[in-house]
Amino acid sequence: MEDNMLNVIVIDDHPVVLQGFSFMLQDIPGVRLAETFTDAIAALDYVAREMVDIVLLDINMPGKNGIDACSEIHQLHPACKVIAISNINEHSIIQRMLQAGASGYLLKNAARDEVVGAIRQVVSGGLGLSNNVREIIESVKSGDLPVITRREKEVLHWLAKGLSSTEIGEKIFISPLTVESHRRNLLQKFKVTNVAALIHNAMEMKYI
Amino acid sequence: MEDNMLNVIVIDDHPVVLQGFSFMLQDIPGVRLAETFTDAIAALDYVAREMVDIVLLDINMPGKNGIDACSEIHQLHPACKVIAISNINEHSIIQRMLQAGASGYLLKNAARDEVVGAIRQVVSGGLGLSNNVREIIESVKSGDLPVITRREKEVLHWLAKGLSSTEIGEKIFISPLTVESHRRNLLQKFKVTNVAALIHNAMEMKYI
DNA sequence: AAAGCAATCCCCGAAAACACGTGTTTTTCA
DNA sequence: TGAAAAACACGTGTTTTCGGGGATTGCTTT
Repeated sequence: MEDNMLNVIVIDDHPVVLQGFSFMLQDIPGVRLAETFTDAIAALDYVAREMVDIVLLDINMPGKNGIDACSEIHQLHPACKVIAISNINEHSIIQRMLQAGASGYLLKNAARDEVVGAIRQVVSGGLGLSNNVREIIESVKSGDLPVITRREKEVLHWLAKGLSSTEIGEKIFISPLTVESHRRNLLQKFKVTNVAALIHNAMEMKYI
Repeated sequence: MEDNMLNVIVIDDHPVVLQGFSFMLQDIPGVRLAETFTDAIAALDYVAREMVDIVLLDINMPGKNGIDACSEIHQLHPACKVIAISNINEHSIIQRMLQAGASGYLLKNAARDEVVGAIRQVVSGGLGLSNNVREIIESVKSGDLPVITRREKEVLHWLAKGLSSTEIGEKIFISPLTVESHRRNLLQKFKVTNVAALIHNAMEMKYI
């Protein structure tokens, strides 16, 4: 393995996708597909042991959160670049992945050229984004992702379940008045005027 | 083409997935992967012209709804079996696809054996379901998918946007009191007690 | 030690949501 | 085609949210 090929691994719980990438990445000069994983845990283990240059990492996996997995890889092995692969083209998610240390973000409908382009970008220290993603990023500059507290998240969760302020208060052992404070803060932070829109936005931004 | 091979086509907007399936389906006796499409429109056109036995159809595609596409294929060519491929394992969606005429439903993380098994099931007139899907179907017998009316759907949509009954009334030119009626019926149909839970469930069931 | 923030609790008035009732059009289909 | 079912519409009370103010405690960060 002591050549100057790039060692690439792919992590995705869909065997179909893995095979697709295997096919895509064969015969690309300078790139070796070292291994594929359907399981994030096993993949992390591998990254810890072996020399890996690029990780193509699916965000949506059962069990393991892609964002967390990305952070962990980054901690284990800072030189190893992570490119997220996902079909979610929401700005909030993209931003979170990049914040978690990803060097790139590809949509799953990316063509071979885009994948290769992203890998090249990433190894030269840049950001590997597929075209669609680039547009999204550039169209939104202000990071208007609300930062919510632990308590607010709890309240949000129970609100979505349909509990009233009183009921939530009973559930988490605080006064209903406190719950309404949290609720008010949530409305403010999400820039909405009622819970309906709050739940809607929060779900779209993957807070619920 | 006048042999007894099964002509299979795959429709998915992700090239990766198409390549994955191409790889999976090669060297399977009796199966010929006739064509793949990233575009549902082109695929429908093809189905109208050519002899296709099996369509592997992605549900989540930009532009074209998988459920509608399935119905259309069924109308064009009733003998042609549709197997849905998706990563959504929600009972409601599965049920809708089957109602729309699909003969099978595979999760995208299905292994090669499951895919082949589903195809065999379907050609022999059965239901081709991957294991996970089968469990979901069997665990839920009562079709508790609310059937909502045009008006209710409209109201639901604006509720999610955060409009009040009065505002919705102005939007769709009915009395706020009527809006509240629709809202009431929505709450009943979704078996919830307030809009927060309504939005939450409706979004999970893909009504929004 | 002081500033900053999260979390808790409090009040109040206006507005909205919710529960229950009822009548009138469309659709459906036996 | 005519009855039954469903969709749509409006009205009256009661409960809950929402927005605007607060205040106190405790923990971190500087």
